[in-house]
Amino acid sequence: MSKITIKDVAKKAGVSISTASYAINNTGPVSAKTKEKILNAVKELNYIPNVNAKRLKETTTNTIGIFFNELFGPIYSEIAKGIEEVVHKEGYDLIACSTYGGDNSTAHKYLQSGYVDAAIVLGSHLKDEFLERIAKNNIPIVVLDRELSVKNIQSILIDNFSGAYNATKHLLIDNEDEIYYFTGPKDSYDNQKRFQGYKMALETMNIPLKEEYIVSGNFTEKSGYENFMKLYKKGIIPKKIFSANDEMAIGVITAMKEKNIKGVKLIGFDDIKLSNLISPKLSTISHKKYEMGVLASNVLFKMLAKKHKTPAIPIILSTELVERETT
Amino acid sequence: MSKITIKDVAKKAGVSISTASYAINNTGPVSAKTKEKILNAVKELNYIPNVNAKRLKETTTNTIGIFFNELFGPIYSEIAKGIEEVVHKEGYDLIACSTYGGDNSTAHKYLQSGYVDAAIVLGSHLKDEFLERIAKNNIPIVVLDRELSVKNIQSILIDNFSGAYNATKHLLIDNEDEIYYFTGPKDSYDNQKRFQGYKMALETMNIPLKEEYIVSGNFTEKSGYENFMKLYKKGIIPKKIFSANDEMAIGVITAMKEKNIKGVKLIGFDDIKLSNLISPKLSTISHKKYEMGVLASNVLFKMLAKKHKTPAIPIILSTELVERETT
DNA sequence: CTGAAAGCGCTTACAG
DNA sequence: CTGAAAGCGCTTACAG
Repeated sequence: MSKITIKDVAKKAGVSISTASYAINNTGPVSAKTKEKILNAVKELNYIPNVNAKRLKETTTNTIGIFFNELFGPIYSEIAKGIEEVVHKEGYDLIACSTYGGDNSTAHKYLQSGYVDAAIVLGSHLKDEFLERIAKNNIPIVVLDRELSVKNIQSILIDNFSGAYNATKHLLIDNEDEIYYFTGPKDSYDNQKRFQGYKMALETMNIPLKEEYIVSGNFTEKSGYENFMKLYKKGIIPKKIFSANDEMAIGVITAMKEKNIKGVKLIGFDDIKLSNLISPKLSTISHKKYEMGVLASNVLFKMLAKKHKTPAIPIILSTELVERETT
Repeated sequence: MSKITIKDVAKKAGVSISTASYAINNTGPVSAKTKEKILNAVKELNYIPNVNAKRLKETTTNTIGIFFNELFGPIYSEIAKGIEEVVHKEGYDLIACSTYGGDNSTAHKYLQSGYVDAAIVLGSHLKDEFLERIAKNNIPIVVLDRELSVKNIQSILIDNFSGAYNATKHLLIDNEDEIYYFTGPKDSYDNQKRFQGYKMALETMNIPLKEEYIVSGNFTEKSGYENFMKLYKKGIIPKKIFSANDEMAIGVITAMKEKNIKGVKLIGFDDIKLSNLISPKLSTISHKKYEMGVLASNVLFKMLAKKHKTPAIPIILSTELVERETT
């Protein structure tokens, strides 16, 4: 209950509020003796300063926020690792919030209400216009999966297009052109770009795009599993599948194992850890996640220091085809 | 930049600050016309209320914190999912902070400085005394992997002992008693309890504990892999291994696959998702993680509402042996 | 080295 | 329905 304030501390120590403040924060000259009295009072009363009051004056939070669609997706963890290290090195704090709950989520509220000095945003739940409004209020933002070039916002992207292009090209190597595309959510930027890469690869080879090869999913393992099963129940077993991410591809593998199906060529995207541990090991398009986190936070701190000109063109990170057991 | 305050809004709308506040928060009688003027001013100026100022009066944050050793461990994500849902349903916000960086971590600072109304703590980096001090200041805390019975702190635990006991007992089923124990970190409560269960199972069967069967690890996949390899290089291939968690067991599996070793009986602990996807599928001690998150947050809200008496004895969640392909 | 006082941006009785 | 003013808990020039 208590609500111990600096006033109580000052009173107990028999000094003024300002002196107490100086002593506690080591921010002004206080005699050793007085300081001791004050620090003792702090101890005895178990005084904890009120952050809100502090911040009212400071107007800055010294904290960076990461904002996700969901707290703890499998791919975010490696990016977050990189971010965590840089943010700590810079002496800032880091908090993670999710958009769970829609427009009234913690992510929305915290980003909107000045809880953070800057932000890194993953996922599409926070709308462009929303982010633009925040950025206008001088909160630098790095977005990791959308193109957005306005003041105070920098895009850092994976080269989705080339990755998908190369994956499809690779599947086409034997001139057999039945390649299914298991999609992510329609509104996902990553998914759209990957789809473009897929299409372009077909086009280059003069292969017509077939609607029935496009299977709608949502990036979850479950959707990969179910989509494969749906096909299977219709008597269809694709010869080749390019899955817009690894998680869906893993769902496909699970389904195939269940039905004891072999010989389907499969490539995923992202190279999550699991892909190298599952059996058969998943071939995939790999990109550097930890490094992306490091880069994102470094850019963010440059923006905070006004040493990074925005708007700038997106920074694009390359991808690499990793062949494993499914191709 | 801007720093638009309610004062600016009031001025632009030609009203007093209090009227502006009433209109914005819908908290007092304001004529429709005045209200419109004010709301227009808000729009035009892109006014965002300062939370800190608001909270200064409110003295409460309406947010719950989860505090981890590391942002994004593989096992935490399912617990967090349960927490996230309950916290949102209660109309609270949720932020996640890690103890990365030691005593000066974001977790320490945020917990200490009243950024949250209540906390759920996983991992051992936040010391008992520290948590007790926080709790004394009327911040309810639920701890998920330690026993701590003081006012405002509730322990919720997995039944580590029985889980480990059953795992070991199961490995003993054929009377072959060479069972290695791959440990977690010495200071991990979970590890200690699991080790006790292992010991007790041996004791019951009158099997002496052999020092050379105890292999020190730290719960990471890497340590499981390396420890197995070390043994292998010494010419030792254990007949049976009880690994204190799944991640290390997965390291063991990777090592065995690499060396093409078969027939080692292996049981892990935690039943992380990967364990059911890796090949061979890992037998393990399973416990309900999502439910643990739900329970933890429900208890927390009861504490917040003073409807839960503390100190209370720890709540213990049961475990279950899941046999898969490694036994 | 110490203290009185203004001010951070808001809310909320209270008076009109 | 509207406004002047006190106060939330702190920091920080400024005076002494």
